[in-house]
Amino acid sequence: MKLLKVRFAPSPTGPLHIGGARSALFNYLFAEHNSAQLVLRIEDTDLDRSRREYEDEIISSLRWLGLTWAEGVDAGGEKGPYRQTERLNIYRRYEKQLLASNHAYYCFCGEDELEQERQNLISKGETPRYSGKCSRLSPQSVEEKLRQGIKPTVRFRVPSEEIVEIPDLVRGQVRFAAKEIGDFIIVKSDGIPTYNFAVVIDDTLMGITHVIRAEEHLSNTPRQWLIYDALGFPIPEFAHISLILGADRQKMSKRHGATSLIQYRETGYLPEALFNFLGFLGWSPEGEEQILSKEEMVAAFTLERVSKGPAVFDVNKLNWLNHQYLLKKNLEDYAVLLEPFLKKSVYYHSFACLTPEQKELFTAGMRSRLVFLSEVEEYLQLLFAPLRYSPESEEVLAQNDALPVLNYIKEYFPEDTSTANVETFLKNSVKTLKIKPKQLYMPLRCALSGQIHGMELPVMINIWGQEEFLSRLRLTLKKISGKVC
RNA sequence: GGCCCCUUGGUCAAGCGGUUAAGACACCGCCCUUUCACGGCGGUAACAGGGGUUCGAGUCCCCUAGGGGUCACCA
Repeated sequence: MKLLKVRFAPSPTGPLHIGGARSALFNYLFAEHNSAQLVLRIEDTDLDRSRREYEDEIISSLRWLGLTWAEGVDAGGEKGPYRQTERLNIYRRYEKQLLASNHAYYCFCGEDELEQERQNLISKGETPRYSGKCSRLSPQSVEEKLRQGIKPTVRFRVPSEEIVEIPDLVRGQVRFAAKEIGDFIIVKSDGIPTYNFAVVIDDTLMGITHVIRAEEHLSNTPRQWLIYDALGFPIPEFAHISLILGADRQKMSKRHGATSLIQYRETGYLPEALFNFLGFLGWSPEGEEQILSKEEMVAAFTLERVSKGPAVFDVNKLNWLNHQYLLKKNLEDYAVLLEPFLKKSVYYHSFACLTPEQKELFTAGMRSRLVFLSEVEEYLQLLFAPLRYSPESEEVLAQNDALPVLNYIKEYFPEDTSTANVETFLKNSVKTLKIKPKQLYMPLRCALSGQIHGMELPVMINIWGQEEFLSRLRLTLKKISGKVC
């Protein structure tokens, strides 16, 4: 069996995007499923925007997501270097080859000039495309301009008659007429290759057999195809996966809120939940199961089941998945996961003063309710911030039966605030007062926390302790009896 | 604007010529319950439109509409 090889090739011009993460994920799933090799290559030919720190950030995001690769910029390998700016001499060789075979030519047009032409064509309602002016330069004038010190770009001479037919593993045959494409730049005037050129050389030299990437690259593929041809390179398989859209059905971008993986990590989503979620965006396994482990997804993944249509990113579903994964954690693991979010909290100091038992009670209480970990802040606030009443809780407290109940509790509240004891006391109070449980718990919850939702009351009371408990209760009592009078 | 891709409920999606058109999220109702959450039960909701092909079309073909991508010395 032929060894398959795929790659993920991000540009270090920003943090890893949801879309990029999904592309990487599909490459990973494909690689693992087919016992193929995954290569991580860094496409940093945009000198202005590429930053080394983004590269590090992208790599750590990919690792966090749970992806692994055995070859690439940080992993080494025989086909390196894996950073395009370190491969410049390689590209130069092929640049010369294309120039010599007349598949490419020097272009001396200035950027302003080109922009001008483009605008002209657009205003005339025509397709903006390079005129091919410099393709007709005589060898003498080329010599002359070079001698003058004008830095040229190198353009690929697009054969006008050709029809490029690309077999795409997810889309089927896709046809492009070469005449729609203008002669495009393959080497910039600073000598750095452009994406379309570098990608062909790298994929070939690195032995990539399957190019799995986002659909936005589909229209670039004929350009690359022509370069493969001109260089006599074997052409890999292509699979263009559809885009991830925001709620407005536009391509995901910054204005859609959180789009980088780091943001999701910081919000307290689990990597396995995100992995699961992203995997199901544009792909689905056989069967009805929605929650699949990495291994299960690897086993089930095939390009045939990748959908053609774009997918809208639905944070509701991510939330549900995250919650499901959080629910599966045991208490110790959960505590470890929660720790950094507690430390980040402005109430961390108060939390740190709790006894180990109280901390555990709190953590256990959080486990079933948090959809994502950073939500813990709300609960800390409930416990440690000064008491404030939500409108809903004001309503509850304004009811006539709230006052006698709260007075009773204040009167008979036990000194021992262990949860078991508080629980018994509250249950007995319900019996003694001959009221429904809700008629006691609700006003009490509101009186203490100012909210109609929250953790189990005995747990909160235990954490507060008798003193804080009474002070909160008195505050509310004062507030509502004042109103009554 | 040219070219290319796409189109099943609000969202993710199953379906690959014959189904009462799955399932999940969200939403609504009921149950459980001190609240929320969890869990259980149930409900609302879809083949973009029009032509063909066929005994039969969500499934195949064409057209229209809508959405998206791309046309850079960005990738």
